Amino acid sequence: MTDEKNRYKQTVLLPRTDFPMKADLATREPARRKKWEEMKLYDLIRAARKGAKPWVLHDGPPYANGDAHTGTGMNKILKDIVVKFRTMQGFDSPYVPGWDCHGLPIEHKVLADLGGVKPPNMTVLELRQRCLDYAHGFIDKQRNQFKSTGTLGRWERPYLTIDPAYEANVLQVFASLHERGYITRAKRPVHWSWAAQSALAEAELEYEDRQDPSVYVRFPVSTCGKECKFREIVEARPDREEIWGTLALLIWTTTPWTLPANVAVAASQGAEYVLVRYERDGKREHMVLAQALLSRVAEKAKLQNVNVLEVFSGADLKGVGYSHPFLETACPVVFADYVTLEDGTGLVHTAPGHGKEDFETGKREKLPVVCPIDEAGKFFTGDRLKKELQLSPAFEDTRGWLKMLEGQNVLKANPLIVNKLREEGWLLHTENIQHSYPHCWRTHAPVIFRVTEQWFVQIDHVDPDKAMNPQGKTLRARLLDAIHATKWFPAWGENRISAMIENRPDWCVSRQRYWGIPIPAFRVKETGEVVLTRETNKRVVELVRQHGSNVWFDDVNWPAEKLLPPEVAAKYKGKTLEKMGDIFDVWFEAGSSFQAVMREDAELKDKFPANMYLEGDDQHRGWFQVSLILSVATTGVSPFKHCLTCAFVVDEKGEKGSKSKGNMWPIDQGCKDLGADLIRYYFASLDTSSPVPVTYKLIQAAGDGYRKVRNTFRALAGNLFDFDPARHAVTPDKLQQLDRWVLSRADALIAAVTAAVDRYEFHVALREITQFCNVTLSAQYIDVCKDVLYCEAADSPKRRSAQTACWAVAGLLVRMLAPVLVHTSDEMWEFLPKAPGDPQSVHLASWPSSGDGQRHIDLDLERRFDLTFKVKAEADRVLDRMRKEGKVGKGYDTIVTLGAKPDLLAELASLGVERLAEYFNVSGVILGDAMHHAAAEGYEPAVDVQGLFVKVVPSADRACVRCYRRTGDVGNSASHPELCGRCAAAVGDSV
RNA sequence: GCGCCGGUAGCUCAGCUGGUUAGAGCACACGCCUGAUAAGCGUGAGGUCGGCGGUUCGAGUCCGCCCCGGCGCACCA
Repeated sequence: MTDEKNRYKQTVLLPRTDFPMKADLATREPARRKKWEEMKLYDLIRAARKGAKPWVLHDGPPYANGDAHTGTGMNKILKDIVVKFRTMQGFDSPYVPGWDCHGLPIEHKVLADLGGVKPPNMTVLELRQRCLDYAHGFIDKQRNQFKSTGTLGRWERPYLTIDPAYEANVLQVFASLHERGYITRAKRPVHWSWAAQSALAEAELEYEDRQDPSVYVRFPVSTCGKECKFREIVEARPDREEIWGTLALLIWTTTPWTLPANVAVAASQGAEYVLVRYERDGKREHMVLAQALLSRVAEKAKLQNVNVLEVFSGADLKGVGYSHPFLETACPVVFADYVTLEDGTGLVHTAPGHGKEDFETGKREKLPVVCPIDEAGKFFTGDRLKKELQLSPAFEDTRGWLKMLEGQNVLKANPLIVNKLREEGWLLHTENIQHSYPHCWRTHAPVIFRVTEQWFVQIDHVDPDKAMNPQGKTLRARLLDAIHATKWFPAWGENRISAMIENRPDWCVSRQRYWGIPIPAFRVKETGEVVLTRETNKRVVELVRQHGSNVWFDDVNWPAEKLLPPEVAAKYKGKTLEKMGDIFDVWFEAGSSFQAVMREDAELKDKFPANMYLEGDDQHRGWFQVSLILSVATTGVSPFKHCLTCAFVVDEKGEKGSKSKGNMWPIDQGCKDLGADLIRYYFASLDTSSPVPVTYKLIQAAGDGYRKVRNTFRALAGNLFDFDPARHAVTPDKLQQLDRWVLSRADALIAAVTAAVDRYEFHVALREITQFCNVTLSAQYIDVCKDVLYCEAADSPKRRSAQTACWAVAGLLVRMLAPVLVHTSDEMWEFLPKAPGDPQSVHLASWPSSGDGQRHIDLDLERRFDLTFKVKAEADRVLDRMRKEGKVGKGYDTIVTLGAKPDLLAELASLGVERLAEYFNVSGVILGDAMHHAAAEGYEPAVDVQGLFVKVVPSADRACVRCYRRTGDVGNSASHPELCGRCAAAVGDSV
């Protein structure tokens, strides 16, 4: 028997392939990437798609600092998946990566290495050179890290925001905005980071919890105007003398350091206010506050004998004046509609120098703007302090307030002010409160509001250009139109960014730093006049294009007069023009990439607007928004057609990745340890629109899916060792029905996967593929057609038909996996028999489309196979029980008898009764009649198929030693007495 | 405080416009095979579909309220 087996073993066509089962990604991936570099795969792809319809994903520049960690790595991987998919679809889809190279983080790092501040003997140019070197170092580092993910692109020629050409384009965008009237220079309160010593934009703020003193302060009422209702109310009382003597407005604030800048108290016209008498520390006092807040305040401050003397409307306070409690200036009560009765006292401390709403109120009421804080967040000193506080020169600091404040940091000033207020009796109550407060995103220091003169992009400006803005809409309105015309993935992105645009203030684009692109404005030293014209812009753009933005900082070689066009220089003859010191918000630079890259790069300039921007969803506030603003203002359209966002990566506990927590690792380290393809597979397998947990353990767990796909392919490829599509492929009409069925399923798979990827739902696509590999291929198709592939004669029509299907399925699987498993699929490609004209790399191949070649969807066939496999499951259930009872072993040792209603049996029989045994992996299937078999011995009812009864019995026939089946005709062949008829014929006289 | 998204088997998730016993993969248990073999196949157990109430002949699926998690906006004086 054993000899017989050995005799025939060699005639069985077992799968053969060198495609390894073990992926060994750690060593194979780098080798493959090296190969791609040597063959210049990216260039080959570009050449192959030259002239095709463009589809461009424009890269958002990561910041050239630190490691590329898992989050940035995921971003690059998702981009690469999209680009590879579009490329395979036949689009010309170049990928030009970029880096954001200017800005505070680098400047900070460089300064920190220098001891915190710029050494006095170091020139700005020298400092900038250090920043430049620093940036370049990280570009090289990150480039290698990104490349380790298998991402293809124009890595050797990325775009950098420090390139002179890029810088010139940023200035060009600014010049265009200026020409169109969007730019203004104005004194306004801006978010100011005293730690970074610079203004900040909305996108540079992070809200963090912090504790601040909450103080209730008495502002003594001094004068009341002639027409003042409140005055009449008090005057009408017999105890008016006593009231006037100790009367105060009660205000509330959580920023005591802004009290020196107080110039008014704002009340609500409509609210009810009260005049209250109370006792505190045994003293009787009077105050005014909102009625609704009295009880809370009285309780907090533990006031005694509280008596409401009068109730009146807020409007009655018109004309009331008070004396600043320590600066003794005369200040008015004003009205503002933002005064609410939720917190505080209903009387709002108003400091136009330190608050946006206060500033607006101040503007309306013509209040002075007081801002005694310098750029480092400290009170000015000496006469400067007096001047900024707008005190009269005669003011004598007899109580020591100015002395106390001089040079104090705002936060340190808080307790000092509170203490002195208490000492002097102005403080009614204080406590600490926890609230969230804006912080500088880089230094994490709390931000303050500070009035300064800055450059702004006016969001409500109406562009006069009729061609671009025919309806005369504001930029804000046009931005909202552009947002609506853009497709957002996921869809809620549209609401999110619309809400931001609807509410956002003008964009403060100036920063008071060194490492950036200068705002090209000049100032007349003698008069303070600011000079910024079309001509000066043009000249500076040109010079920066030629020499880089250093011209602005190089006073030796590039004094102001050399940067000025001759006619402007002539106009100001006799006066001194100097370069102003502001640079651009880095967001302005990154936001100009649509111009500097998409509209200028030789390879991309005809492809604007980009088809896609793809970044983390925090970029709604950041890059997407600034890019939209700048593009819509200067070109009239959104710079992107699709906007896809992904969420942050988190650790297993759902916490954001951060270096300090140690839950982040460089992406190249992960690729080395786990395999880039496995990481890519992991990212593609889940919904990246909600937070993505990333740990080694989770990614390793995804290896199960990866291995299944790999092994399924290996099985297909292994059965194609003697298959040459050109010679052996079977025409569609000659395909066996099982093969037609799998190809029909494959076609449906293509449709589903393509639709999912088109919506950028990679996890849906991958799930479809995994499911297909697990169920359709591994458990159903391959398991069934093994017999044909192994045991039929090599060149038999049945076997060639199966091989044709395996080949087609393997081919489309490999292609559909290519965008995700960039290395593995390319490796698979090498083991796949090629048709004439197939490219050398899968990345040069095209995406499969349904209806290609032999495939077409046959729903009728699918329905019948569905039923067949469903019934097979019923037989398996019975078979399994019998196995556990020790009655049978493998399926081929059994005969299955099915009893059912005639229509069900007819449906089953329609695929061919003789085929059912094959599909069931048993030696025989007999179709009976339910009416007779239902109650008969040995039959049991099916669980999931109504009206079906199943009986499984061991077969009495001999097993063929070659194919193990018991077909009843074993021994019929004289030359092969141990074989069944089929095998005897297949073997012939070969052995 | 306002808004958005999510809460379905131990884990990761599917469940479209409401319709028969809620699915898949992994993990687990039990078997088979040893001709995909550091593979393959089969069977099984496991879920009050976050909670409560409502609409409906019928709800995981629609509505309301609540709880939990994530995020965004406003955070004000």
